[in-house]
Amino acid sequence: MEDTLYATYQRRAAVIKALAHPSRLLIVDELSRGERCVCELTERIGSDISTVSKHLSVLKKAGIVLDDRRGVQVFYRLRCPCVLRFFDCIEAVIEEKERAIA
Amino acid sequence: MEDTLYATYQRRAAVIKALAHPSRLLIVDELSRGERCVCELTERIGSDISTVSKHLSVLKKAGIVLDDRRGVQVFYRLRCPCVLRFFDCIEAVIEEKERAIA
DNA sequence: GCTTTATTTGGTCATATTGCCAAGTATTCG
DNA sequence: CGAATACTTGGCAATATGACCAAATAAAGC
Repeated sequence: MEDTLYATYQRRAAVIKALAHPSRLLIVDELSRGERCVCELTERIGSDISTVSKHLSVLKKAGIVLDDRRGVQVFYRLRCPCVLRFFDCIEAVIEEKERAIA
Repeated sequence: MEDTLYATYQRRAAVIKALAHPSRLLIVDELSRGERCVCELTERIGSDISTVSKHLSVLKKAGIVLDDRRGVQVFYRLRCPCVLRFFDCIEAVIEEKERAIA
């Protein structure tokens, strides 16, 4: 197995992994409508603010979101709206799967 | 938090999670060029065949691949080639990230 | 029926993820 | 400076994931 080839898959997997959580998908969806501060997202998600903050740091580390502190608040936004095309791909898989069951 | 809304994100996360592993991405990439039996994939990946088999069952459970036993071998193929559009989205995120560093 | 080849499944161990609470940091305002 | 607000980080317990080996299954051929 070529080392560099596998490294490519690892890099991709890291990004995908960052998206592989319902709360983080909710965050991305929410941010697709504009920037939001942590407390807005926390209210939306319903878990502890520390949990949300950690989810955001996962997304940030993966290069999916950017943060911007303005005063006491920290606003997050999508780094690259292209992640949204993602949802379409995923939904297509889900629909295909459901069609097979029906 | 609406229950049904969150359920949507959970369903999506389940599919994304199934893709969030370098070996499974390699499998998907390989299957994009046609069906493959487990031993072909195993050779490509380089881990134990039981490990590869488990990766395949993860992909199957998520609705990403289909299997077809022919004789002693089991051939896998992509259920929906749309997952491939995925890679483009991911690469775009990675490039965006690297551009920022440079 | 027994053997061989291909694959799946069960068990186990190491490691990673997730969520909450508590404590720490940053910024604003009085 | 001290208090309040917004957020992050550390720690910990519960759970999930991933890899291997060994054992079980499935189909083919003798």
